[in-house]
Amino acid sequence: MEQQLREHLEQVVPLTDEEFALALSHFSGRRFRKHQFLIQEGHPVPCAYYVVSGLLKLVHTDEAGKQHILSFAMEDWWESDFRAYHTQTPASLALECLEDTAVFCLTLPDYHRLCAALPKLERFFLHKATLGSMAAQQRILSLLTTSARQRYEQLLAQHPALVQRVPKTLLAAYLGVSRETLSRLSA
Amino acid sequence: MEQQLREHLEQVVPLTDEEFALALSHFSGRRFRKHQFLIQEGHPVPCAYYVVSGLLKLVHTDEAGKQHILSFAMEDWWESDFRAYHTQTPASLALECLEDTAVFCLTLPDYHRLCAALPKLERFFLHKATLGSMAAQQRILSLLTTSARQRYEQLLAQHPALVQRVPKTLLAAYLGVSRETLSRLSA
DNA sequence: CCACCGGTGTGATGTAGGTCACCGGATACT
DNA sequence: AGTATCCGGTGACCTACATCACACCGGTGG
Repeated sequence: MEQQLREHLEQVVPLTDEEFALALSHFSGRRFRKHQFLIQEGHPVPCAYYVVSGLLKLVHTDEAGKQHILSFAMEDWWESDFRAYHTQTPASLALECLEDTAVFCLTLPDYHRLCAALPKLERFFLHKATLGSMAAQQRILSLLTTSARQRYEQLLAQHPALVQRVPKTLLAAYLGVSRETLSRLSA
Repeated sequence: MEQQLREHLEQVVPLTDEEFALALSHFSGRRFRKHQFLIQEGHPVPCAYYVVSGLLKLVHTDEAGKQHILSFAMEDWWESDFRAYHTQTPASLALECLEDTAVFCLTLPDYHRLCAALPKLERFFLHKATLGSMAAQQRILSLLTTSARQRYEQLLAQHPALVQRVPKTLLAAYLGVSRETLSRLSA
């Protein structure tokens, strides 16, 4: 699992053995089981998480109790309630396991220490943040321009595996439609 | 206008006079007038822009010819079609002046050179990218959870000045509703 | 074996918002 | 002045999707 993290980092910045050891020393590995929460709404957000294996949902629950899924975090994803993480305020989102999951945790102080100790990783995080913000913009555009059916078809095309792994109810909460409408789209 | 850029950078990372001079040498200042395009769909995207003054829209036009506004770029904003910029592919978005506008331009090679020459600025861009991606996530959430009316009221609360500066038609294209519905919301 | 529950389909009905068509006031161009 | 173009309001109608209600199936645990 260390190896996987190393390859992930090295897809962006090459690292010597010593550099990787230094980086690794800032992370801690943890395992969670289905239905466990890494982040709960209203609680502090200690870490950002790199997902080694498993699947999680990043979700907001509105006043009416309805769930809205911001993203599914799969293998090789970074996930957290980044607003709450960076500002050290209570979470407005929950991060919950949909499957048994292994992650590397990075606390905020460790994140800052790591960037200071190894500026290369600052480049890595800059790269990830840039990609993340481009993806988010794409999703905004897709919410602005396309119908529920089109978004579902896009999702099928881009993440066919996900559609298998996840109950339709959750896909609906991700796409921004009701369970029932999603069900009727297959026709 | 140099002073404004300097203050903007220094809100995140302090700079010596020499450092700022070095940074500044990578930018070029330009002025555009209302209705001019900094980026056109289908064209290459030479630069990222820091807006000194004025107002622009970042917009996508769909097959039906309808405009969807991803963001309004105001004073102190960074804007571009970042996907096209970073991947050096043709733009899928247009960036057009809504008012006479002054910007600093940063080409992609200059961006890389600047980060290499002055790692502090890497930290600056990381900071901006992080904020940008948090804001985008917030907007996704707002599109998933709230009605047109609520989004309009949020916009009124958060950017009252913008609502004055911009025709309602464009606000509608930003909020993801038709001009007509937005017009009826005031009631 | 049965009760329960998570996941899914489907009908009936309600509604937010889209679309089309038209109008009237304000600039702006010549 | 006169005309076009932008901007915004409003009525009539339509459609995509939400909501509510119910029914079915396949576990899983007492």
